[in-house]
Amino acid sequence: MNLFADIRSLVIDSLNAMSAEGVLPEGLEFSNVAVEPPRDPLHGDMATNAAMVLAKPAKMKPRDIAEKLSEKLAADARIETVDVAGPGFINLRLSEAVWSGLVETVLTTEGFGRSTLGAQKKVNVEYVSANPTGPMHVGHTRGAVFGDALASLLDFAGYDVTREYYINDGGAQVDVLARSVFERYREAHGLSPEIAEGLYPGDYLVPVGEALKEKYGDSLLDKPEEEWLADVRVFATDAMMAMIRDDLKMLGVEMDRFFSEKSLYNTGLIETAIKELDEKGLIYRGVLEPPKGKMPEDWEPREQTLFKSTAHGDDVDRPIQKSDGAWTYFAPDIAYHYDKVKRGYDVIIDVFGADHGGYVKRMKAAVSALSDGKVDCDIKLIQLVKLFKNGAPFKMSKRAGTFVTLRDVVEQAGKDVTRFIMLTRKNDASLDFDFDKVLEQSKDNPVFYVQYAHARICSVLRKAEAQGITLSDTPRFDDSAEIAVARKLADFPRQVEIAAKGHEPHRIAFYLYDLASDFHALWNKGNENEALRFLQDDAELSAAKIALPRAVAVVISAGLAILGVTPAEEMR
RNA sequence: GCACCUUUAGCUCAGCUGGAUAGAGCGCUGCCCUCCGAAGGCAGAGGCCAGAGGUUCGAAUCCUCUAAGGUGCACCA
Repeated sequence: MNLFADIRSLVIDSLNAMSAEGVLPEGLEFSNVAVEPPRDPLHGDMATNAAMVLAKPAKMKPRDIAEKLSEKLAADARIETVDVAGPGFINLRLSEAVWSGLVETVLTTEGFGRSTLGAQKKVNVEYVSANPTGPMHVGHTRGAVFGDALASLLDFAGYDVTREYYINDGGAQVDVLARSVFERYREAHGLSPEIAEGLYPGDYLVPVGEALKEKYGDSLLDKPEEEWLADVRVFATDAMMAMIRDDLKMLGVEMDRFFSEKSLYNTGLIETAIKELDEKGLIYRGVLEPPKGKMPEDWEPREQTLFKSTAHGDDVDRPIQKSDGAWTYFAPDIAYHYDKVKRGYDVIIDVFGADHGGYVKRMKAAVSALSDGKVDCDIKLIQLVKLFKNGAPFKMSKRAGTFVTLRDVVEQAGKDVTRFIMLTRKNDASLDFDFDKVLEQSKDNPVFYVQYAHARICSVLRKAEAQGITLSDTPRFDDSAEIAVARKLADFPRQVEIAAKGHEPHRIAFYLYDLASDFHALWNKGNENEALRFLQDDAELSAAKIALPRAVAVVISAGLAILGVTPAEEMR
């Protein structure tokens, strides 16, 4: 149920009727007609721009259209009052029955806010995709939370969602990992490890070395690298992925699928993907121009195999093979996205760190080329997280040992707080994360503020139960503050759709804050006016008054579920 | 030199894809508990939406240019 959509349908029906009656010309385009909450609630519950949007195509004055439309709308039982304001806005005030019906719907139907917007189209959300060479750090954390919440949001909005992780296990960095682990393996045998420059020094590899000893004993010690490298590589990446999965689990992130880059090699998938592009005339041998303005020192003209990505919106064509004939890293990426296209996704979303901004155009070009423009590819870039402690910047440095991992953050702040805070900024704006502030119990902390609203409601329900009150799904309104809360509830399905369309889960977090705010305001009004308290002397009246906060709790829970946050029943 | 992102109240940020008098938190000023949780609420002050043009009934939002900051710019993954 989406009240805004319902009223919009009413507006559209009325407009069609006007066309049929000859008041409006036939064949007008109504897609721009919107029904939205007015900026100022004094104007009413909803407003439509219909008259202004149609003035030009209908060759009529906005006010004239508005007057006629108003008459039609006023005839509907749901509409209490209609008035025309400003340049031609039509403000609607809905009858109280609509609001009580809404609350009843929230309480009695499963999944209020769910949408059919996605029409079960298949969406692939790829996120995290951290290299399997170490633990996840804070930067990964934000991408993980964002991707996960986006996936949940799209699911809620009616898409068929797959959560996917791309394991970069095909490149040289996993050789480095294997060598690093081998040194820890030697260490496990009492030999002093030689952590050469360029190897991974982190002591998280110590237990991996020990585990390697468990499995192989001393049998690898005297062998040359080429004999152990492949085995150790597999062993080490498996160990790293196990660690990463544990980290993700702490955050409440569970993937549907892990896709290994390595699996692309030796299966012919890269060749097939490139061949596909070749058949579209998008592969050629050529020499790239050097970048203008800045000449790399070692630049020399080289003939390479290139992907004509400029045909699909990129700035320059991109090499897919090195001069020695080996694939560039871009080639498996193409193959991977080719695989996604072949798996039949309608929408492909990649969540990258902002430092990968340079790859956006080429990836979109690849998907566009591989799917003949049929698959929608969106790439979300996640900006940095800046850590603070007590308001002071908290420097992160691998070398100094103050390397803050996902695990550190979750252990200190908790899963729910971490997730919520990570979603209180747009993905393309950087985010300040203050270890002290996020645990603070004040309205300055949005997580607390929302949880507090939910906890207050739970408190009321506990008391109601203790009093033996039989709950009712039919609310009773005595004040505009209650209507304000109901109005905000009606906005939930709409916000879900807006957020889903824009791939912007942060909107849900902001919505919940607003809802909590309206609820707290109502609560406090009860301090001055006893008639507005939820618990009354009369049990039947209490039951009716409690319906609204119950509905708020339902929506808060649903919204938090999208964000992957567990609602709090009480604060402590 | 070229791409992409950012610029909104003193500070940190929203702003429903072009709508009415641009919003919230912090900070500042003044109020509200014989109270269902004041861990809250109400009210006030605070703005040339970085700047300049343009598009139209209407622009923080779309286009162009400029300025400041960030990220990335051939075989590295």
